[in-house]
Amino acid sequence: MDAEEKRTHDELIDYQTLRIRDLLEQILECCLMRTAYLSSRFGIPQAELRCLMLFRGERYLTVKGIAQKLDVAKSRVTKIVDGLERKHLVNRIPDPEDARFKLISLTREGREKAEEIEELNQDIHRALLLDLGPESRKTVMASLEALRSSMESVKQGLV
Amino acid sequence: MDAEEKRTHDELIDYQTLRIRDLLEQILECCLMRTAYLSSRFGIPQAELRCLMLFRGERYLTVKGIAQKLDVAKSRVTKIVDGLERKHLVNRIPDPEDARFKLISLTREGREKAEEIEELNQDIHRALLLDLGPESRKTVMASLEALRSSMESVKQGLV
DNA sequence: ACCATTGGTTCATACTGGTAACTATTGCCG
DNA sequence: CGGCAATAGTTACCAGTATGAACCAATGGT
Repeated sequence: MDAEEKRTHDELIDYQTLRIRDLLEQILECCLMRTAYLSSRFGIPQAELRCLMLFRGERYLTVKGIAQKLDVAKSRVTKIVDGLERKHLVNRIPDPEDARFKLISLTREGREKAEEIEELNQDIHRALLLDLGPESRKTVMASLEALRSSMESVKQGLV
Repeated sequence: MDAEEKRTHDELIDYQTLRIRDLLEQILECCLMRTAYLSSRFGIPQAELRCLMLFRGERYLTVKGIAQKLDVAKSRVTKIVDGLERKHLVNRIPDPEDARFKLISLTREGREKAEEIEELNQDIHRALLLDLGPESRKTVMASLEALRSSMESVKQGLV
């Protein structure tokens, strides 16, 4: 590659860099809109929604476990669970085997709500998939997979 | 398509729905990490960073204009600009032609900081692009474009 | 029996964002 | 020209997201 080629190559990279930045920004925006939509649609704050979703297939969770899964401080979880408890979506009971733990579980109401939210979220993603059309689906998924993996590796490089 | 084919087709869609949901979640996570990283790296809150970036190619901005571009309430902008002013990154001067307006502009320090941030952000996206590799780049960009457009159209359907 | 560990809560602090009420200035209309 | 509606920005208050430090209660080992 001679000097001339290298220059146009660099320009292409610069152009693509701006382009991918803008695309990601807009996609990010859409994702945030979706979570905000679910939140306002169900009248439940986003953090509480995320917490609710953790109970899929789990009967009991602890504050510590939730904190790890949501990647937030324990104290934050206390407040999130407070909110969910006020709305009668979860219960807190002491662990019969070790009174330090509190077992947090969904109430019947909570299970129903979680189900409902999950369903709507699925519907949205299904709509997205269908809108993409049968030909694009596979390439888009493969691209997202590649993107995800590259993002992770760039992330490692930042630390 | 007979009943049997339809069933497996639906199963495929369900599987892909879950998969795209997870992929988007992880990509979202990475994007949020990046903004948090820039914020902590420069010791400037995310909202203030976003505001700073609006000055590219603009000498003066108004509270109203910033509010529109950031899509937040005017009162929020007042606070964001307060923060930037405290850090001596922007100036507020009254518009000489209409005293209702205040003209907000970058200080020299602000211009330098904005430049620096912009550069790091570019670097990150360039690294991402390079990590994708020359063959993937074009398909990934095209996929993101398709995804963005489908997301917008799904969004319209939600309102 | 004591003490370090562990799980959870409380409190202070900071950032993001919204609404409503308020001030100040402008411009128009009677 | 005086008054009033519109406009720009600020202030005050509220809710949500998140952290870290200090703290309490229970456990478990020495």
